[in-house]
Amino acid sequence: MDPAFFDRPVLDVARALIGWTLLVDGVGGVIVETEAYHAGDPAAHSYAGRTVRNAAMFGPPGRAYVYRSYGLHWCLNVVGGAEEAAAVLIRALEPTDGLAAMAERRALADPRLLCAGPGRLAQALGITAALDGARLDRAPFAWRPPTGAPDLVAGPRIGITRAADEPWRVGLAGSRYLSRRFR
DNA sequence: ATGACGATGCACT
DNA sequence: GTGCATCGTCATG
Repeated sequence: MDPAFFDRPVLDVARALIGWTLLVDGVGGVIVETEAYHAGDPAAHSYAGRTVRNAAMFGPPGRAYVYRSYGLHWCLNVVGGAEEAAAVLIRALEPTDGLAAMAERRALADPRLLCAGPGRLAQALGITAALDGARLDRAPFAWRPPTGAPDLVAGPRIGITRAADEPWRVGLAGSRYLSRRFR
């Protein structure tokens, strides 16, 4: 994965990520759902300025931003965008590699539920704050490009209250591994 | 099928 | 003290 991949408008990054295979220590799958969070977006963690938690969002593109959600879950973002302080939340994968490791971490075997949601995905791939700020072009991360041009769908982002109508959630059309259907 | 709610950490007012 | 970029379980249609 070339770091220049992330150096373009963040919605383009969110769209371009669909179909890529993301692996962490060899475990992962095909990205089927993402959300874009711009600089200046009231729903973005960077909106109120730089803090200890969101520092990675203000760093260079092509790094991970990992945060804890609702006190329980870890969520993985890719820092990107030509603007500063933007990121793409990785929301769902179609599991392809390391199914046994994912099933063990999640204590669940149904491939439809292993990585269908940002918290589930992070748990299945073993992502924690230890990876916050880490470069995405090095181990433990590895990438495989899409095999074709994926068919995309878009809709409002999930679980937010501000800028809730903006269609900045992107998915792989027809995928059975989404966190929720697109309407 | 859809909806309510509790668990749990921490940034921020 | 409040509010989350969530998930699992339990309840009802």
